[in-house]
This record gives sequence, C-alpha cells and structure tokens, in this order.
Amino acid sequence: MRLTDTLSGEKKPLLPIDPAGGVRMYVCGLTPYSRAHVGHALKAVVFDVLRRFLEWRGHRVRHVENFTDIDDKLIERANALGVSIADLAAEHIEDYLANLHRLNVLPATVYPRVTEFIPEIVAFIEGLVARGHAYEAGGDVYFRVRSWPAYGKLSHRRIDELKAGARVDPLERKEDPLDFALWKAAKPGEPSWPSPWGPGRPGWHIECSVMAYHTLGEQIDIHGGGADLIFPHHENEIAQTEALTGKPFASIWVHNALLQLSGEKMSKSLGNVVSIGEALDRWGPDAFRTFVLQSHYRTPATFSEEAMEAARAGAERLREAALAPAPPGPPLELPLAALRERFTAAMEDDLNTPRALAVLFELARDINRGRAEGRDTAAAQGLLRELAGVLGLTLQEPPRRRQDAAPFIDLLVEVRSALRAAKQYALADHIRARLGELGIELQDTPEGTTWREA
RNA sequence: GGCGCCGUGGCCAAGUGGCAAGGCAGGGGUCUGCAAAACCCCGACCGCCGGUUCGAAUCCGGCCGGCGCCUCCA
Repeated sequence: MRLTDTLSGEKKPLLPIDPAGGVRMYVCGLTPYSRAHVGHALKAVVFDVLRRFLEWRGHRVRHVENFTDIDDKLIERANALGVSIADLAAEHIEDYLANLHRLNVLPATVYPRVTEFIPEIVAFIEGLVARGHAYEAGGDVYFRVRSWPAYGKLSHRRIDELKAGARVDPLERKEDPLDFALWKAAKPGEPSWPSPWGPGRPGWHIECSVMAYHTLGEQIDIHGGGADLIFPHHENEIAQTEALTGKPFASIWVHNALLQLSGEKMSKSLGNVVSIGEALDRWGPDAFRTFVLQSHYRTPATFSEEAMEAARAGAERLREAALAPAPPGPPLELPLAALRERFTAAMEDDLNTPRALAVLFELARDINRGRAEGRDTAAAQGLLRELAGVLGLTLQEPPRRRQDAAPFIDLLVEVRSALRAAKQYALADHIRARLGELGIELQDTPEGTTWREA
C-alpha cells in the first residue's frame, strides 16, 4: 500500500524493512495528565484501521504506542490536585485504554511508559554527548541542533527561520536558543532519577526516540501521530535518533489531521474538548468510527452533533444490512470479488477510508435490494461483515441509554402487538405515537415488532 | 512574517485531465391496516478571474475566503 509521508511530502509504498518480522509501527500516545478527548480517539481509530488493514492483508504488525508518564504538565497537575504523579497518570491511562476498548480499537502490541525506560534514556543521551550532539549545562543536557545539519527536514523549516521564534528561557543555559532539553536537572520537590549529570528527569522528546529504539529497533517502518506533533516533537525525535544511529529513523511518517470543533481545533489548551466517554455514551462506537472514516485522515474533520447523528444513521444502515436474516431463496449474484478489490484498492491508496466505506454502502444497498427480492444474501452479507471488520466496526446495536426502562417498553410493545392482532389499531397507534414522543421508535416487521431509541 | 492545508449539491465528503463516488437530510413513488425500515426515482458543473489543453473540479498564475503549525497539545 502507499501512504503519504510527511518527510518527503509524497505517497510512498510501504516496504517493510524486515517483512518476516512484520511492519514496525510506532504511534505517539499521550501525556496522561488529563482525560482523553475525541481528538485522541480519532487518532487511535485512524491507526487502528491502518493496523487492521495491514493485518488483513497478511502482514504481521508490531504496534507500539507510548505513554509519557513524566513531564511538566503531569507534575504541575498532580501538585495542584494533591495526588501522586503515578496515580494521576495511572488513572488517565486506565481511562484512555478503557475507552479504546469500547471503541473497538485493538490493543497495541506494547504500551511502553517513560518511567520504565530511564536507564535506557540515560544511555541514549550519553551516546549523543559522546558524539558531540549533546552537552551538559548546569545539570541539564541539551541537544546541539547546529550539530545536526538536517534539522528541520520533517517540518520543512530552515534553522534560520526557526531562530526568530525560538523560545528563550533565561534560566536555561543553552548554547543556542534552538537547542532543546534531553535531560532536565531536578528542581526541589520534583521526582528525579540518578544520572551522570546529577538527579533529573527526561526532557519531552527523548522518550519516544528511546522507546522506539528499544521496542522496535533502530529503524522503523511507520512513525505516526497527530499533525500537531510534526514540530517540534517529531522533528526532534528524528534529530536525536539519526544523530545517534546515522541511519534513517522511519521509512514513512504518517500524520492525521486534527479534529476540529466548531471551526477551531480541539485542544486541551483551548478547553473545547469532548471526552471520548461522552461521545461513546451518546452515539456508540460504530457511529464514532464511521464519523472518523467518512473523511480522509489527512483532512480535518469537524466534530458536531449533526455530523455524529449522520454517522450514526449510516452505521445503523450498515449494521442492519449486514445482520438482517437472509431469505431462503435463490442466491443473490453479486460481483463480490470486484467489490472486495475496490475496497482494497481504496485502502491501499493512502488509506482512503471514505472510498472504502462507499463500497460498503453500495454493498449494503445491494443486499437490501436482494432481500426485498427474496434472494439468499448470505454470501454478500459475509463480505460486508468481513470488510466492516477491517474498518473495526462492531456491527452491534449501540448500547441502550435507558436500560432500566427496557422491560417496560417491551411490555408496551407486547400489549400493542396483541391490540394489532385484534385489529384495535387506534389504540395500537396511540401507544406507538406516545412512545415516539418519549424517544422510542417502533418498527413492525413480519418477524415481530422491534424498538430503538431515537 | 515563514511553512503547510482547505474552499465540490441543504449538511458532510470522495474524486487530481475525458460525461461529478458515498453518507445524512429533503421531495415524489412502491411496500405496509397506518407508520417505520427497505427499495425505486429526483438534485451540484465543482470559491472567483485568467491561462495551458481537442478536453480541467482535476495542471499553471493571480485574487477572495477559512484553517493548522511556527509555544504545551493526538
């Protein structure tokens, strides 16, 4: 398949460095200092679909997603709340993973955490110092950007352009304003680990270089994350890793566009976030995945109630087509191989999920038509379920929000069915209308009456 | 200011040189006791201007409008 590579700006064929060992994919996770929002969920779904597709095509995938469980924000937040950093991080990691599970995102092969890799980080930094790419200053260690001429190649910036906007902190003893911290000397009351430069903790970017190195190796196939990480995070990662190994770090850099919320990006700093849990409670996993997949991962999608409603209706349509009982008639003839091929071609072309989804919707329409004609649609439904699975759709009924009301609704439906059987339509319709006002939609089918929440 | 992205029917969104996918919503039908679901039918000439070409939504130039990154952020 081909994927757009941020570094070269081109669609590049995915050619695993070590095909037998599988595709090595490192996706930047999050810093667990607050509750994960739907933007994180979008990223998770995008890379989950990439991973599922690769596996469906017969690749083994080694998928690593990290947690940066020590950093400034985490320290600040933990102090403000009066809890330990470890507890705060654990709470948010747990919440995130639980939400991913609800979203039907396959667990990564490994979820490394920074605090588990301190010795490796120290060793990595020592290697950089030894090669002249880093230097110690007052207990801090900085990466010497000027020693790495290729700096800026990922984000397509030149060092001189960056210099103007570089942040200058008088407390730091950098040789150059562009240099960034690999190791930060401990301040009073901060957690720290021993190092050749005295007690301290890792800077923000070094952990990903180190964890990718130790979980996947010197060179990886795919490095991914949100577009906001291109600069400085991934730029710095490349510099650190390539300065040490002298080899290209990742073959393809994949970045998803950021989710928008009413015109602007959703971010913790703007405070305009919707938590994953809220969205899942309200619309369910398939609606969210359909929402994400209906636009290309590199085009910013805007989260809104209307968009989620539309996605929910679409997902429901797929579910019903995939699961409706097949009539016992003559088999429905469809060009299943060609449909499968169109789906595959769309996915191989830079993970074009909107086009892939369109194939599923066409398949759903064909199945529904076949069913209306009394044909046996089992084979087509099997394909629809298979392809929906590649996109990670659960095809399950969204959870009922009013679980406790269900038995009473069932009872009303039962009574109404008896009234209909007795042709007492006025009363039966009254029950249906009243339930409708309460947000319960009834559907009479030859097999009986079903209901769902509107 | 620098780097980059986007502007396609009411809403969302594919398409990057040859008669504009798909979803949602809407209208008209079929089916249904009536509904719902499902199925059938209906809707855009692609921000504006100019250029290249036999031919452009698709390439080039300019303009207008929206957005992201350049600072912690998926």
